[in-house]
Amino acid sequence: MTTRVITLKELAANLDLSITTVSRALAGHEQIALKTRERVARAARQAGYVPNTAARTLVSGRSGFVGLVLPIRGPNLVDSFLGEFVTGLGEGLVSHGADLILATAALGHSELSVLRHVVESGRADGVVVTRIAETDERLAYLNRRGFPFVAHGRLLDADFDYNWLDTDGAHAFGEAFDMLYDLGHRHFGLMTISEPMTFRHLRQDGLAAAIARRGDPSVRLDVVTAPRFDQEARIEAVNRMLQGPDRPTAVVALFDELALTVMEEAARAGLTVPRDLSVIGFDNIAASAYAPPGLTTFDASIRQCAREIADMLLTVVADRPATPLTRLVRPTLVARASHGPAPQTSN
Amino acid sequence: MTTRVITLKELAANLDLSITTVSRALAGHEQIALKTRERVARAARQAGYVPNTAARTLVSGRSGFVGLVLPIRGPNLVDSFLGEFVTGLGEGLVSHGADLILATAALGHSELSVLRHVVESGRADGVVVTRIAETDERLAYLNRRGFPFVAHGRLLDADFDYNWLDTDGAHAFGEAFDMLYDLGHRHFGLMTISEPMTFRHLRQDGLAAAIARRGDPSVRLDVVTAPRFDQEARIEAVNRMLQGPDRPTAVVALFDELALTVMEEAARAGLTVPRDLSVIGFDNIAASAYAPPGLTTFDASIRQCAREIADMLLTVVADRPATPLTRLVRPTLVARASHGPAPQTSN
DNA sequence: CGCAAAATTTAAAACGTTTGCATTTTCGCG
DNA sequence: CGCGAAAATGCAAACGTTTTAAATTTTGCG
Repeated sequence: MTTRVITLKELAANLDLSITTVSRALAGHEQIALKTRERVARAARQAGYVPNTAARTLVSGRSGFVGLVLPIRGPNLVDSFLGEFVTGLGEGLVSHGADLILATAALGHSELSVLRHVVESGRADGVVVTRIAETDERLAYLNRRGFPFVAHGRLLDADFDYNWLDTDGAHAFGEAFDMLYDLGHRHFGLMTISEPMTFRHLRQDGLAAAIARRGDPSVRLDVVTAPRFDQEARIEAVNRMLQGPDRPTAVVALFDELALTVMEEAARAGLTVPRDLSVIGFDNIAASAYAPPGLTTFDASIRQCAREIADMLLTVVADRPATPLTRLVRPTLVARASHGPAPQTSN
Repeated sequence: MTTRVITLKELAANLDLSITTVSRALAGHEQIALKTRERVARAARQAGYVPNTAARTLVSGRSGFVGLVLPIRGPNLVDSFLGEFVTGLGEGLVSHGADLILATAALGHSELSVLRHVVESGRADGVVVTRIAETDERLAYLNRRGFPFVAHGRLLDADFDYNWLDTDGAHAFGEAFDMLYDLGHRHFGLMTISEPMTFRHLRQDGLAAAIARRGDPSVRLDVVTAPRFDQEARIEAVNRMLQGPDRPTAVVALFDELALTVMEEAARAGLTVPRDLSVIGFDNIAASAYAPPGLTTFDASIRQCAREIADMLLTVVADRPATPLTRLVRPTLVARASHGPAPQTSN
């Protein structure tokens, strides 16, 4: 047992050919006689030959890997995003014969330093960057280095070009507003977060733009900010929005987790969704379907997006296109039961 | 811009030292003068030197990677498991300076062939295997090869030793039975799956053992099997269990997704949980907290388990212990509101 | 049958690192 | 001041592959 791994040299010796010929034959070079190519292929298959990745990477300069740095996350933070994203990336990569490297940022090291390490150790041919922050050192670094990457998300104002795929949160939040406005709502709440991520601006701006487009001065918008990862503070913030008689009749939350908290707290405060309060989220996480009465939200199809990101990245790695690849994906409304007409007793 | 990556040779030239000395200095060898070690370390840090992974792997035979093969999954299958598992693995690995490789099985290729490729290309020093099937070729292969691995889950009967970490589903299902029995239930239902995974046996056997331990001949158990990934067939199976007057008063489901379907279908059939029917799940996925009235289930702390698996695997890789590492983790009951006393009108 | 051209195969270098062994330098001591 | 041992450094091979340039064999044709 414990059969050793066979190398090209051994395979060549068995076939009474040179290493060069065997290597070329396996690569399918025309210059090797067809008969030889077939003979080599058969022997390789039969011997279960698999080329050594390290050796191949060393000489070719290509690792066949794409890197993703896992953001550091709190101890019991469940992240419905990661699983889907990674699955999608995997699907996109495998069709090109590439694989994924997941590098975790340790507690001491910044995400940037881990990224640098991945890039400069030559482990990956390209990287995917998620959760874009307002001033994101990672993109600046990658751009400076000229290293292939695709961002999932966008910067607000960049002084350089880069490849990105983003979910059109601005459009979705505009759509949410229009729908709620048409249902009679005039007093809106936006639950947002204090973390400096660009998507909070994009979504809020989309909402504001839709309000402006409507040109109705009676429309009001209350914006309440909560820290992203502190459940207690989040609840406190939500209650700040819901408390008092002069509360919004419709709350749009930056993402589903926030929206679910809004629904929970609304229920606790004796409000019935959607009769007393409409709630709309974003992301369509699994729990949104189960939380009564069913959260109306937008599906960003993370998995599909991730697959496209993988495709984009592999294109960038292979072709180094002169103009950046960009793609804005429109999320689809998932209309469940958490939104409805504005309450009659206008406040 | 686009600064090239610095190599050991360049670093050595800058320092007017040989490659050997620089390499040893960075590795902290005692035989290199302390003064030199410090000088080299400073220069390396300043130059941002990062050793090339491929070269290092090639010569040392260690890649510093751990592999995980992503199971092929259906198009819109949301898998709450993966994100947590990967996060936990990352946490466990990073403390040892290792990283994770995620290889996806393409549609044509079997999971085994991808695993073989990962192993034999030398990409990984060890692998993690999840979702153990009744006859699992992967474990047999890895064992045959003598390649380091840790299984998440167990075989039912293996003719070889291997390292594993498993969640004690048998214990949990026994605990569920005891709790329900003490609440007066005598007629039980078990929703299980048709997929040949070992955990379905372990859990069902745990339930059966608890029933046997109790020694009450009036206890009845209906077992209904559903295909794992076919939502329609699953609903049909659940209704088979719930239909008719002679239905169980308590249903234990193999995992939360099934339990949630039971709760949904129960509601649709006009049954109130837990008044008419107690339901208990397993896994504690996020949706279980939201699905009314809140699913009682068991938390397997996937993330923590994954972290331990990473630790175990790195130990195996480094020390090749003679006796296998095994660990049975007891899941904790998360008592929500989906279980209660048996209905008075016994059927 | 001879010779050029085409077809096929091969030798050797290179990728960047680690490491066994050899060499040089340093330093204490007589 | 010289010698020898200890300390410090360097040379060169090796890891398994790809690829450039060159060598060898075969083929075709007069």
